[in-house]
Amino acid sequence: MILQRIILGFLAMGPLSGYDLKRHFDSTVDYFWSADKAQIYRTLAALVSEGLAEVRTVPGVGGPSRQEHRITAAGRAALHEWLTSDLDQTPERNAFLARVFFADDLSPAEIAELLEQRRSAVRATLAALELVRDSAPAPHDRAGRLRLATLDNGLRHTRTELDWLDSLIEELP
Amino acid sequence: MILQRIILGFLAMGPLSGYDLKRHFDSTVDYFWSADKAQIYRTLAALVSEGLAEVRTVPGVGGPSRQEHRITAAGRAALHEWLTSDLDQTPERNAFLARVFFADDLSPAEIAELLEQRRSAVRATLAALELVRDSAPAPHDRAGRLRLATLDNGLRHTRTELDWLDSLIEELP
DNA sequence: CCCAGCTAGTCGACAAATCAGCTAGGTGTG
DNA sequence: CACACCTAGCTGATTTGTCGACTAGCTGGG
Repeated sequence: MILQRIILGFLAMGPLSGYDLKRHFDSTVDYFWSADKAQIYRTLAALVSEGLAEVRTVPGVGGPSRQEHRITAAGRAALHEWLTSDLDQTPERNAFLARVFFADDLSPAEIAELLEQRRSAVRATLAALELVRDSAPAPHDRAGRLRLATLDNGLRHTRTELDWLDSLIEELP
Repeated sequence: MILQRIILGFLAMGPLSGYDLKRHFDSTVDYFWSADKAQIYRTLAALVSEGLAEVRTVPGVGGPSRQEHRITAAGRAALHEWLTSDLDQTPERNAFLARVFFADDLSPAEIAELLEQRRSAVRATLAALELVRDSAPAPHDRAGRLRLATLDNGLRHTRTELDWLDSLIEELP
């Protein structure tokens, strides 16, 4: 599954604990992938049992000890194989569009409310992404440029969503 | 869950069988929600057991008989309640962006290949959506305008994705 | 008449994701 | 020193979603 590969991707940058991974997901890639911590720990266990990662207990410096996970050669091979395989088709899932699709059940005021709710949520997302972009250092290597590109993707789609909302709100009588 | 509400939305337009629903998902809302047929049938059973829909066996005209599902008053109320409730936050899941994020593991040629694969997939999506838009009749009521708006949303995001890909492919050395 | 193909529905097994709760070490504050 | 809070990890239960196979009725073509 894809979560396994994403975790391998993070481990390829350096050894990490489950806790570290959870923070990575919540802070850096949340706009394109999120993960529950229970699942992160189980996926790490699966990676180890498949020989794609290794664990090492590291005594905690000022805190509990950590289970540090390190990618193995087999893990790197699996990561590379995923990166070069045919694109996984992830099903689109957009609950908001589903609401709009069936929104004729609502009064004009209720529709307006629905769209406004969405607009403020999207504006918040936009502000958050802009903050990430502005506080990120200028990329100095290809890896950094690629990561910045994914952020740019998020920004562009967020702006597209906002534009669409604006024109829909204006168009609707 | 959301699938239940979406199915209620379809049932609100008229009675449907599980088979009908599967075709609706595959043809009209696939670009923002997809569903496995096994799950559609199970969700229909759940709707009936919760009193949100009713079944009726209709002898098939030229074919096997159908289990026609009809929304109940309670079902309409549940649908309306969902449409006016706080926005469900669906986790973003974009496996392609995940690949780009970790793509530094790849050679320039492999990255180019990854982006090209995506570009042709996105172009195909764009063509498919444009076909849907061009073959759809002009909306004559608000319900039609809302459904057309969701299609427009898909088109805009698809174009945004294409633009982003174009600029990334150009930018990368 | 056989078979392919469409309509229609069901089941079991499994994988993935989510939710809630639990243990436990360490730090800093009132 | 009690308490809140952060780090760190784990488990059970449940829900959702996916895959594959299977039954069955009817139609049209070769």
